[in-house]
Amino acid sequence: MSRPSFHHGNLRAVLLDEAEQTLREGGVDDLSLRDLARRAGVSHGAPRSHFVDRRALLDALAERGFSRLADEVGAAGAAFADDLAGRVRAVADAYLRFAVTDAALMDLMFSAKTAAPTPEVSAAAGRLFSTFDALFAADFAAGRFRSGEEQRTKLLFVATVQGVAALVTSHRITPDQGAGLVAEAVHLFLADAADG
Amino acid sequence: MSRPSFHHGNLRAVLLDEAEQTLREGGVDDLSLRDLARRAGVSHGAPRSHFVDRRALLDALAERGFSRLADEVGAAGAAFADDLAGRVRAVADAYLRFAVTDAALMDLMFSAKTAAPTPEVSAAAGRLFSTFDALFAADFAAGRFRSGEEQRTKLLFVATVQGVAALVTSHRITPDQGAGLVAEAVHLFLADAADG
DNA sequence: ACCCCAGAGTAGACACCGTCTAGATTCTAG
DNA sequence: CTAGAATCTAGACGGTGTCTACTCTGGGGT
Repeated sequence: MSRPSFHHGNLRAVLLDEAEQTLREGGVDDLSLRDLARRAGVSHGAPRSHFVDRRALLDALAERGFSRLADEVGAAGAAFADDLAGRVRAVADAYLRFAVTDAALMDLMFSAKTAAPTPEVSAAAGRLFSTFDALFAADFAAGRFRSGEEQRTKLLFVATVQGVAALVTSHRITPDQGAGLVAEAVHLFLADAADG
Repeated sequence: MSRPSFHHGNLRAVLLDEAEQTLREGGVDDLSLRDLARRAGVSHGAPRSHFVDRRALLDALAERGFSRLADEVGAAGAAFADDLAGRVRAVADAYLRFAVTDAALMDLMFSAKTAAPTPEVSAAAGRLFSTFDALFAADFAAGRFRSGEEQRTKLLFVATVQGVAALVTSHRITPDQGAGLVAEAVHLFLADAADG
């Protein structure tokens, strides 16, 4: 950990951290490779050693975002191991909180792309969905949801919370309204499970 | 309608059309004011007379998008005036179709913004929600949904379809899966209405 | 202990972009 | 008919992503 050495040491991590911060403060448009380099105290070409492209930087951010979302959702759900209703609520709340706190990041993760996502991003997104599976696997096995529709039910739940988040971050509804919608959605899903 | 005159005549509309096309083909990153000007056969500064900013162009596109979405949703629903189930299905399908066809535009419309939307965009978005209101006002009045929850039910429906669309356009699920999810969502909402 | 080479960072160039300004041209209201 | 407002042109500026050639340095194989 010496002072100005030629090799930075962990530029990649620093750039990603700085980028995430910028994303939170000013959105994706404020994200510039040159600016990131400046802030990290390296030359404007340095980031290229870690990200071929600006796109590559954005993909890495999305990948990281999916991982963190999976962690937070998983942790939130784990606290209600034997309480289905509480778990659904906690998971939905965690998801919405993430989406609102890191709205620009969320946009990056779910933005419409003409091209298919990179394998890395796909894998990270897959890990998020696996987290959902793991969280409710026992309930599925116990037949607490309409059988044969487990996957669909899970995806629909994700989509609903995702949609509410989009309405909030695009200023179409207030955060409070969003929380209310999520509560309503949880209610509906649990009612559906009750007579599964 | 003469040939090369100094005044283009309807530059604004042409720019917006061209921009929408580019949006469909290559996404928002391929959208450049200079390129648009080139394609319209005017100088690079010309667009400035109609859009102060690149942001202003994007906002105008979003506004236009909301209007068109409202039209398409309204038309789809109007075809099933006295068939609640058919109307819900038609509206949801129209919404999803728009979102998939103009994914990049949809992103623009629902992207996370740090700043509040312009009044124009807000108004256009409002018109979309009004369209939903008008489409189901009679059913609400007839008490076909849980009373006191009409607004919430409506928003939740929009959010759900919106979320499904996001999963599709971000390549998280296939268009077919998306259609299936929407069908499932419609089913759930109608079931909820049945015992409202 | 040495070399050397691949990875990491530097520096300069290039094309492109958004934006600003000043000026020319055209439309239109009075 | 004329003045002023809208519209468009043309040039300049700084910033950005990307490419290339070059320098530095740490660690592995001999």
